Amino acid sequence: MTEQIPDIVISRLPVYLRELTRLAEEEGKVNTSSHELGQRLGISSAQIRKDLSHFGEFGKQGTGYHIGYLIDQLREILHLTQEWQVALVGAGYLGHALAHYQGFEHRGFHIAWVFDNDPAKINEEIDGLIVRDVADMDEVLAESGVKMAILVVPASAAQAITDQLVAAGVCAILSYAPIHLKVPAGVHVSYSDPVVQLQRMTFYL
Amino acid sequence: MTEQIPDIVISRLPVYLRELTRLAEEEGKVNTSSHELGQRLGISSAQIRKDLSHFGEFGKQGTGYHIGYLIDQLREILHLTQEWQVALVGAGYLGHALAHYQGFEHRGFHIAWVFDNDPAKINEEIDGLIVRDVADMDEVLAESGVKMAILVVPASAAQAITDQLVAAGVCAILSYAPIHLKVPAGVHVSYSDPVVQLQRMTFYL
DNA sequence: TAGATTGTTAATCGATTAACAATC
DNA sequence: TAGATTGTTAATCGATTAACAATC
Repeated sequence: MTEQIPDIVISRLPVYLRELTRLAEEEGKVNTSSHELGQRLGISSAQIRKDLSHFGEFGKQGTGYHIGYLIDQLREILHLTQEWQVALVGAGYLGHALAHYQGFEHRGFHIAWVFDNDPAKINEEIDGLIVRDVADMDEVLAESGVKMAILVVPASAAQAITDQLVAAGVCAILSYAPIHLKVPAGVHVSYSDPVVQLQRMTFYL
Repeated sequence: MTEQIPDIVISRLPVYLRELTRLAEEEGKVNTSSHELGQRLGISSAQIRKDLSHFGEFGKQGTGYHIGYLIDQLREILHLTQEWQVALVGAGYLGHALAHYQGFEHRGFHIAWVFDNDPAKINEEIDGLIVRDVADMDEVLAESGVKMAILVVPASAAQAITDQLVAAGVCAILSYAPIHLKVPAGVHVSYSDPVVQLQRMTFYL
């Protein structure tokens, strides 16, 4: 049914969705065009139309796109009509920051568990969540059927935790550990290493 | 001199550097090959050789690359022979996490200033740094000649702060705010929005 | 010498852009 | 109707890969 959609196209859809939501909620706009959206995002209007054309026809000649409708369509395409429960592994500073982050709600995600291996952190409460022992992680994850995890552990622990997550059925991992993770086919990993991002920019300085 | 190098090539160099450092420091290896490095990073050996060929010849037929030498060369290419001072704007949970993050040291960066506009946070100490008033930011940045900043403020404040940073001479910004920033040509922005990263993966679930 | 691996070329593959007929 | 904007096609542009001579 859906023929192969390039991943680079998929990766732009959340950005479109985010900007459309801003247009609707903060500026009270009802309609927009590929040109306007592109202007705001620094992307060509042709690219936006081409990207959307992989999934259907969402606009009208002459008037552009109805923002509310396009938001709904993008949510369906990205499987955001449900709220995804997410496991957070690692309760260090960054783990705490993510556990407190309000931006997950209303955008499709909810952090439902936090794990750590530090006895000083286990049973600590973070924003209504109790930090659990990673030793219990396999069990908890298997029971819950969770599919997504955020990894905020030291590089030295990241691969072993990843293997555990994958074995427990997790198939999407957002990792802040500064290391490339080996995962089987079908498991998706997205990386965020601030140093790598900064180092890319120093090339130009 | 350097002809135009694709940005996608530049963005892979920090990942090569990171893995080479691990090979040297944690596994005590002295030499490696494009094949071994590619295996570990999930990248083809041809791509690694092609990427490096933009900058010179760093290997030897038959034996591959001397890791220490290649690390030095990559550090020079990426302008990491100096330590870059970085301004951190926003002292919320994520700002605290980044201020405490040990991973910047030895990889080319040092957070030298933290700013916030919340009177409750101003003058707070975070890991040896005193949080300063954003009202003083222009002055402090202008005096310091700082070129890089990390943005950890709400989306609603991000563009105004960005304009201030750019006016003060900052030309590389790592932003955690969930919004596209408008900057003049010559200013580089790198984004990190966990929700966008998660939403890319839900497409495949 | 034989085996291994580089740097580079040419071919392939994929993504972006420009242009425009269709039509609201 | 006139103006605006879509979805799509074809052309362009750029990135990846396969292959191999050179050589350590």
